[in-house]
Formats: sequence, structure tokens, C-alpha cells
Amino acid sequence: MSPALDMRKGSTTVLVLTLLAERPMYGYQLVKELKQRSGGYFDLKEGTLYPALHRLEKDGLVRSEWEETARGPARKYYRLTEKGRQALAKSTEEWSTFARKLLSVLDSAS
Amino acid sequence: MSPALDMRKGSTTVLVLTLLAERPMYGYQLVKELKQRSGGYFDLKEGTLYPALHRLEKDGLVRSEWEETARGPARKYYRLTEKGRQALAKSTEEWSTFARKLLSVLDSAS
DNA sequence: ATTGAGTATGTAGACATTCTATGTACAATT
DNA sequence: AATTGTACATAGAATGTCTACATACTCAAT
Repeated sequence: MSPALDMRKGSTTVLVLTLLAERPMYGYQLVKELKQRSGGYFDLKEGTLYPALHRLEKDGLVRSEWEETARGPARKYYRLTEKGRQALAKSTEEWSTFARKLLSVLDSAS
Repeated sequence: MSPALDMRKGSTTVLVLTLLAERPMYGYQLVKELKQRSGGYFDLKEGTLYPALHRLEKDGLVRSEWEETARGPARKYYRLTEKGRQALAKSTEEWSTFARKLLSVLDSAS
């Protein structure tokens, strides 16, 4: 597996929670939003996103609600719970720490 | 799995290559060195490190050589190959890009 | 009318990496 | 004699991601 794929493991959760902290979104929207904001870099696949969302819901970090649309398929909106908000805060801090620690080792070997 | 564990996936390779770029080291030394440099943060397990080293050798990024010791078990020293040096450069750049992209999304949702 | 692209959610199976746990073996310390 | 430290190694389970597929509706072009 390429490093580029490897390193994204585990980032899905924090990315999704971050977007949902802004406002409720549905799955397909999360994919588009993430791709657009990262200039095409983050390109979540269905097989990654939907299991991740179900996992988050099962863990109580988000809750979902179906909404009918004027046309086209119905959308399942995901909304951050209080527990999810706390998890996001913790997760963001952990990623920040990880990034700093990683860079400190990478830099130490100039 | 906790985020803290998740996010380390994939970082093992670049960390090991980074240390080996400095000088040849043996497995047990890599564990100690990494732990010490990161203030205890990175704590590689044998079940993670040794398969990773074998993988790297199989891919031609490192090569190994046994060295006897005055006392205690022999050590298998790992040395970066030219291919490994190129892989490290690429990997470092990819991790840097990843970190920047991730932060850009996390920040966009202030 | 039919095809294809876009919207929208979802599952199944394969794969890679990590973890825990265990094993071997010798040296030094208590 | 038992424990801790050094040093390498593997087996099995858990997890997350990917590719590929499935369903179903809308709209535009042929």
C-alpha cells in the first residue's frame, strides 16, 4: 500500500466530525465538501464514508434524520451530538500532537 | 480503536526510514531511539516493528547484516539503500502534504 | 424511448497494518 | 532462583480502507 493511502487511515473520523461541527450534512455532501475544500486531495469513497458514519452513530457521536427532497433520492442528514463535540475536541488535539511529534522526529534527523 | 492508535498507522515506515537515514541501527535500538526522541510518544511494539523491517527489506528499501556482540544476543543492523533514500524523500513530502491538507480542513471550520 | 451522467445510500469481500500475546535465548542483577 | 534487560521473531485478532457492486430516482442528450 502506498504511503499516501496509509496515512489517511484514521483521519476520516476527525475530518467528518469537523465538517459536521459546522452544520448537519448528508453523506454525499460530505464527500463533495471534503474534496472541494482540500483541492481534490481528500476523496472519500462510499465504502469508507458510510461505514464510518454508521460507526459514529453507533458510538453516539452523531445522530441521523431522513429528509425528503423535492426530486431525487431522500437524504440522511447527520448531526453532531454533544458527545461528538467532545470527541472532536479530543481528536483534534490528538492529531495536533501527533503532527508535532512526527515532525519533531523527522526534523531531528536533518 | 482509539484515534491515538489509528493515526499512527502508516507512520511507522517513514519514522523508521528517517532514523536509518542517519545511521544503521538494529531493531531494538530503533524502538528505544524513537521512544526517547519523542518523549515516550512513539512506542513501537515488536509485533509492529519486525514485520515492518522485513517488509522494507523485501521491498529493497533497507538491507540487513548480522553483527555479533561481546555479550548478549547478536544484532541485525539495518541500513538504508539508495532506493530507501528515495522512498524516504517521497514519503516525507507526502506526510508534509497530508499534514497541511488536514490542517487546512480542520482550520476551515473554526 | 433509451442511454448516460449525476444524486444518494448502502453492503460484501479483499487487503494491509497494527496490536496483544507468546516464544526463544543469553546476561546481569537482586 | 527469579527477575529484568537485551534482541529477534511469529501467530492470530481487530480495525479501517479500498474496489466493486447494488438499488433507485432525475435530467439531458440522442
